[in-house]
Amino acid sequence: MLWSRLHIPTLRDTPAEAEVASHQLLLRAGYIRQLSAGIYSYLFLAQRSLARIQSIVRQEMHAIGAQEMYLPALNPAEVWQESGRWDIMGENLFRLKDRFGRDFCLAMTHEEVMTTIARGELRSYKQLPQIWYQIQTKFRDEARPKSGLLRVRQFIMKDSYSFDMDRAGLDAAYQKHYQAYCRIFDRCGLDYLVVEAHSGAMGGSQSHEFMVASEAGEDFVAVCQGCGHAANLEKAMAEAAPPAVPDPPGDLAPEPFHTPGRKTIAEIAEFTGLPESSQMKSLVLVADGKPVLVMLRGDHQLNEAKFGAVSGDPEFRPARPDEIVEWFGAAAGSLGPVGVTSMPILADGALAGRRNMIAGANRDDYHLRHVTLGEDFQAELHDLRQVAAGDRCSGCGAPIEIRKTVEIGHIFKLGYKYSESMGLRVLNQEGREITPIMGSYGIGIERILTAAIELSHDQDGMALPSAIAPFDVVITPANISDPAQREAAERIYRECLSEGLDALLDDRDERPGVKFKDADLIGVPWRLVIGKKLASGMVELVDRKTRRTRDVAEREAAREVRTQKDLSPSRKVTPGRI
RNA sequence: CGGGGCGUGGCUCAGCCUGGCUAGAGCGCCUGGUUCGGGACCAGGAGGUCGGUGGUUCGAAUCCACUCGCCCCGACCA
Repeated sequence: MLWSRLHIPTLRDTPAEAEVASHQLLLRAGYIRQLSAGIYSYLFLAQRSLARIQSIVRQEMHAIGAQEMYLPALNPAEVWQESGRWDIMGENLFRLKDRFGRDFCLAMTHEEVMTTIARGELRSYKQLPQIWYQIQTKFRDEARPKSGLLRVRQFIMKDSYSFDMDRAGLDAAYQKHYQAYCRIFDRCGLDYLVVEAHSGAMGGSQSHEFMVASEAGEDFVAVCQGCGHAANLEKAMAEAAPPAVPDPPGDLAPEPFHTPGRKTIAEIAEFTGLPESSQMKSLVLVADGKPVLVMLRGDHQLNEAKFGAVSGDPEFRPARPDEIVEWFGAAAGSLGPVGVTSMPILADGALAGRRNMIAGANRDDYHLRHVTLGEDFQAELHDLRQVAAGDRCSGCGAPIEIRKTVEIGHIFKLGYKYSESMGLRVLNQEGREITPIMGSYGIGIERILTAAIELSHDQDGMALPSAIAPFDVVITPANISDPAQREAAERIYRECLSEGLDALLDDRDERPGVKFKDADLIGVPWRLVIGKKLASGMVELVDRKTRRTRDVAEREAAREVRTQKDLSPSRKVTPGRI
């Protein structure tokens, strides 16, 4: 295509509203324009790049036998009421009414509609298994859209759904998706992690997320630096690092001491000269309407997802100050487990085996020293704490690292939630009705582009992986008004096209600097510069990412780009199992 | 929803506190010319009524009230 005829509105200045790199560059490079908070128009370059991503996704989905469909984004309330999610989704679901006052919503995912199709069509075990998918626009009324395309209210998702007769079938469908996702992200040139994910309120049995490390991300992942095992922080388990100071030995009795005005763990640490890891942290939570005392090591944080699972109430809340005083006779800041009988006590595993620690005395401005779990109070032991950097991998013992990441894909064993609630039944071989088991699997299309930019950019712009760049190569005659350069550029351009490359000829009457800056900005992986060396039959091939430049013969130029493209990414060998 | 910031030509911003003549700059855009290997130079030109509404005042981009929108932090996030 000829650049002079295209609308590629690059900007010299970074728009003030953009903070993260991918957002700034998508705007500057003329990929996107904002329409409203979390709502973006995708201009020519973005559309090309997203189309390439979708094409890769389609190829790999077809490779596992998935069938593409296209479902309505506009859904009647009924199907969401049947699954129970009309109420559960709350404010995040865009809702509207039709002219007769009937309730509708804009779908944020499609378990309901897919299950509706399945229950209308599937009758026999002979029709299973099925994998159905679509690439379609989703709507979510995010409380706070942010960071350009990273968190938006309207976005494109590849979502697939599997229907199987039994768990073994679901396992196979899940496995297929796992491998297909690895191939997709490999082909897109991304460096990513596959992490164990929290099953959430969906009650599924297994879930993995595909994550790209980035400071712009919002999810935290615990990664073992030894064996590479990774899990979302919501789910991660590890051995706590040992306490900074060993416990006092012996069978000592709890002993109150005065701690005037010291309420926080940090204040007590400073006051006693003992580290936070020598203290117990007491949290009072209300789950299912009943109070629970949770004990953690002083330097540890509660993992809310874990407590939600243990308590059976993911909607638990912290106790109010007045409740705490009523139940403990002291305010938060002086609470402890000794003598508490009015509520269950849950203790995190990191307290097991510890002796003679410091805890609140349930009397304002007093703490106890020499408190030992199992002797001075009894508690139910659970894994309740958030894994922290420096913990040890429970598999191999190596240190754990915490990384900030962007989620690009998520696979999920749903189980029977939708097939059960929406009445999907088929006859098995014995002629008995059974409920098929389902899985659901998502990929955020724009997030692949965004993550790629976050991973690979510099001061001058994006350096996109060739598989997802809007063009493979840009041909830049340094001076378009030089007939020799112009003709050579056009010749090379045609040769690139016949090599099957997506080529862009920068035929604009601009100074070379302008063209170089624009080419760098929009992230085309290779650039062929036709300049003065043309006299000796040479042109320059520039690699956008490495900035490496070398001279190639004019006649070889197109073929050389083709060779480079064939050599590039499809990066690593993917892990073969889960 | 709580906290903070910001709305002035396409982009980046100045002016506002201490109201006052035709609202400024750089970039971009248009015309002509000179240029042509990392966002050129000269000359000429187009383009904004200062987010909106109401008020105070002889007079409002500037002060006051309300309101809309955008960004950031937090809450939230199958």
